[in-house]
Amino acid sequence: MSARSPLLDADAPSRPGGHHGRRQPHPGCEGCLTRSLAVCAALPAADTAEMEQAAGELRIQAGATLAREGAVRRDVYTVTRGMLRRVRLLPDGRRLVAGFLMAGDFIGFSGASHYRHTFEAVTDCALCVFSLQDMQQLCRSHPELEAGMLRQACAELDSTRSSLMTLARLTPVERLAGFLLDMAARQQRLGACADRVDLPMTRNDIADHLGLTIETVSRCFTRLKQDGMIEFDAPRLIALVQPAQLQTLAGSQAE
Amino acid sequence: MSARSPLLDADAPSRPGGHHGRRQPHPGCEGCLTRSLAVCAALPAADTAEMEQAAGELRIQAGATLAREGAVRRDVYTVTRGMLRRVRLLPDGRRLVAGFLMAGDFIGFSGASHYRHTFEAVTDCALCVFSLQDMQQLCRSHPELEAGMLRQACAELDSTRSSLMTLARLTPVERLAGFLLDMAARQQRLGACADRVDLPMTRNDIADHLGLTIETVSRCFTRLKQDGMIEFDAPRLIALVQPAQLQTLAGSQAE
DNA sequence: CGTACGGTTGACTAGCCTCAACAAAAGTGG
DNA sequence: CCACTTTTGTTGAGGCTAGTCAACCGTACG
Repeated sequence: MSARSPLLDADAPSRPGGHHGRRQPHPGCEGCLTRSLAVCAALPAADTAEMEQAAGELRIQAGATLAREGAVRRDVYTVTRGMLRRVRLLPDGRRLVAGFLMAGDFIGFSGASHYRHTFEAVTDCALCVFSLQDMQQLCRSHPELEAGMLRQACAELDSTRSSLMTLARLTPVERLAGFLLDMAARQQRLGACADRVDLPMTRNDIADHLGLTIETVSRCFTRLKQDGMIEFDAPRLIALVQPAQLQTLAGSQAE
Repeated sequence: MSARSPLLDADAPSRPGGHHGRRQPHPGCEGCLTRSLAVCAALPAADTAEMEQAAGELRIQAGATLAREGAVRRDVYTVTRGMLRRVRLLPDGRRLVAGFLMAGDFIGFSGASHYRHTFEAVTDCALCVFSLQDMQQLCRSHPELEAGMLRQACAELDSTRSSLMTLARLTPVERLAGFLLDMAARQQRLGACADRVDLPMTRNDIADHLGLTIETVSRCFTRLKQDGMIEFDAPRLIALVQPAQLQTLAGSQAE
């Protein structure tokens, strides 16, 4: 529902529809924390040289726009640090957050010539950049990479289809329970502890992700707390006290 | 919301979690109507022999189950005729129709070892069957095929993500308008006329696809008719009188 | 002819959204 | 360091929309 924050419009993009920050030479895959998670994991260690050459490193600040809906889709990215949101707006201001992107996630599974979403940094972020052209070239010369991309695209399809059930048929509390578990699982995969969730995004982002209003999201948090399923260390740091009960609430919907 | 029809449970699957009907030898790609639409289009005509050998033909009747959620995912399919629905159920009976599959559509973009949806024939259907194994082998030996699969998987991701906006933020009439346009566009791609939509599925299917109830769907149909945007040739055959207005209603959400 | 099924319509209800006030935290500038 | 503003999150009151329940209609089919 929320209109775009004036803050985001203030710092206009340095390239038409492109990202802020400057593209730096890539520091190398060797020490990359996401090497085992991202699409590049499909390439054997011996073959990273060619990819490193095509890659650039990009750092953007919280609140900055990586790419704008409607802009020409020149680049694809792998998130290596931080969190972004995938946003789409309707002409009248209704907003959807189609997903949150974390370390290891790939931005670029699309057949469209223009971005179909705006990508905004929720926290400070670091990304691996490839020109779409280079990435396509890499895929042609390395079928294992293409296979890995297909595998990850399919995984993303599975997860997006699960979101359809969430939005179509789950109640607000069920949606929030599922969201907390989903975020917890993803953070755990990145090495965080299992029973605590960090939510860097605002309630507004959560609401627009779950198809609700901020008030409803807030009330659902309160209800989960009253029912003893969660506890607040801070509004954005939540302890999952009864993950099993949350799981039941969420309808046992995996990921 | 509807529980599964008793009719569908009556005719139990002939294979555990598998499809009805019998797998026949493949008649050949040459005369295939969907040759230019499906994933196989990525293969040059000279290379179809190997694929034909791996393929089988399958025909199933309206109401039959092609594959059941939770069953081992042994086969993948390309729809060549008819329509199927992709269904998921919650333990308490809430139902989601995650999509309708038509000629040219591929069933098998998933990373899961088990089907995550039940596939049911809405009309009599014909499909191309491949064992998952054979298809993976084909992909390895024909990188163009894998590239084509990736392209189509990305297209499906784009379209699924658009559905998120529909379910999260559009009003019932808007959802229905978008649905009608979507179906019309897909049928047009298959050679049907542009201003008429055939809806072989029930109102129940539409409701569970749009996250609504049958009553709401019915009322929205009536409203669109009263507003002069559509006309009923029959409950399941609808004329799009004002496609432009429908487009506006649907929020200009492409596909 | 009777039944079953799919679809439409009406009356009522409940749950989520809207509007509004308030509280807490974080930034800003003197 | 403190007053002030801005942003974010919570809570309450009330209205509206879509869901629920029920009746009814038309068609298909035995």
